[in-house]
Amino acid sequence: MIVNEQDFLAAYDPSAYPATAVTVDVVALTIRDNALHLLLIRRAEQPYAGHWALPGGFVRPDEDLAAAAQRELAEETGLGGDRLRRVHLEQLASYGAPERDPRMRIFSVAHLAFAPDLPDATPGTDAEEALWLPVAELPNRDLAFDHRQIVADGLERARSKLEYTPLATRFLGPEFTIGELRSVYETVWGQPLHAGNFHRKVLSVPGFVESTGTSTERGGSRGGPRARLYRAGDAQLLHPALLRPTREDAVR
Amino acid sequence: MIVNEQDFLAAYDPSAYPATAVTVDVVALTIRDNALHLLLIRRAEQPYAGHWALPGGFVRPDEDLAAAAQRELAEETGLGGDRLRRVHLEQLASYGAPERDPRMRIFSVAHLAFAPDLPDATPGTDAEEALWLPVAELPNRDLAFDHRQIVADGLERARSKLEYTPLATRFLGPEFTIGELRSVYETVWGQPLHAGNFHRKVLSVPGFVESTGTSTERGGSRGGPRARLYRAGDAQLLHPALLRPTREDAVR
DNA sequence: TCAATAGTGTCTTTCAGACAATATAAT
DNA sequence: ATTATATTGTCTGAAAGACACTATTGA
Repeated sequence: MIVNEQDFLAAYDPSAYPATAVTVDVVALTIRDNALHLLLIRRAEQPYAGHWALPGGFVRPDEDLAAAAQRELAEETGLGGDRLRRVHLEQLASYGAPERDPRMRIFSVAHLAFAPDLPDATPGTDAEEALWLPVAELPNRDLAFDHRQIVADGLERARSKLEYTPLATRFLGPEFTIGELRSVYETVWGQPLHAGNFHRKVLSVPGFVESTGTSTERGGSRGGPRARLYRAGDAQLLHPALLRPTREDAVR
Repeated sequence: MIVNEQDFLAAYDPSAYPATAVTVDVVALTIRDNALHLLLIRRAEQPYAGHWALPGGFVRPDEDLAAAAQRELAEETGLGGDRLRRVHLEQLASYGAPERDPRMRIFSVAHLAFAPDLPDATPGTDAEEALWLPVAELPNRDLAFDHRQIVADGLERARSKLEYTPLATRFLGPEFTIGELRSVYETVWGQPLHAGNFHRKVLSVPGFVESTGTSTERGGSRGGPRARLYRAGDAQLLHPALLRPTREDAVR
């Protein structure tokens, strides 16, 4: 029996299907004190009440995925639209193992955010607490649901994205020095880079950074010349890319 | 009022939430007659009955996302486990615009598949028809839902994946010549590559291919020497990568 | 014999990485 | 003065891309 689409939809009963829900979770990264930090909340509600988890929540009926992720991020960072606009937000991956949430079948669409240094986190309505945790301390924390895996995937994606996109600039303010940019790479990749080579390379990639014509007011805290200031350029991809050093040749 | 997790779950009523569903859709690519083909089905059921669409369907209660995608792919390719094991399947992205499906709020987790040359497609239960369509003919087809966007994202991901992974071999049989591998790249990227340079480069990337020690029985159909045969190596990433030629330097 | 293709050689340019040198500014 | 940092220079080796050449085989 073939009916037309209009009749079909009029007779369609969504509640006949097993209850399912979709959430967004956000792996939000920032750099504080030269260390990579991850935004976590302590859950106020069941399940996993009292546990640390990624900020996230149900997608609302009128929202698309990106809007939901943005809203969740805003709630936990306490930031309005202006400062949020400087945060990079992209979809990471979706997670849907049948038992990943004890309530019912809940799929999570994880997102990844790169934020400049922000004020301390302020818990939203469904959180008791919110903080920026140094990722180095992650091994000591239990995370709710499958959030440990999501964080691991997000960190790997972040490290990889610095290679071929200019998103490292999203961890910085609107103007920055090459040294500060290098510090972002060193922090995310967890290894020191050669200052001279890095400097020359960044300037050689078209559209990565553009000069502001100005310099810092002072040199480094322990001496050194004033550094020139740059802002993010208009490139969406780095070409040639900045590859991570010595990641064991060809991962087998 | 804080309750413990057990009590909370006992009282939890999933049906109190708006009806939501999650589907998987698969962008399945293969190469036939030196042209990139996409697996499409003609929908037997409403909505969009009679329209062409990606193979896909609801995730079942006991399935995770990858299993659902694999099942949907199996249904439309008519392949059993053995041949399916040679197909590469990965998660692509999720789509959740509020009005993307007229029935109710339906999120789709799209997947991307690279298949060797397979028999003609056989429609599953929810399809009137199934076929491998040359992607060059896509502009002439209407696709259901937001599947045009999903296909575009899948094609771009595929082109990009050939650069830094050895997945091009997944479009070929267990043994192949360097010329056949080059043909995959030329087909997916849509541009000719220099045979000599490609040859040397593929052999120089550790773990990309390994020699079988044998050669083809015959040369090319219009002459030429017999080519040596190779199989896929154990590398997961190509280092150095095979970059697409002249993609306008730094996409702005 | 002719044409097509496999595979190799060579050269130039670009880029990555090591290392060094110079200049500037804070303490 | 000393020290740290920014910036530039130089060199080596890897890799990309252009071009040329030889060898092999089907028609």
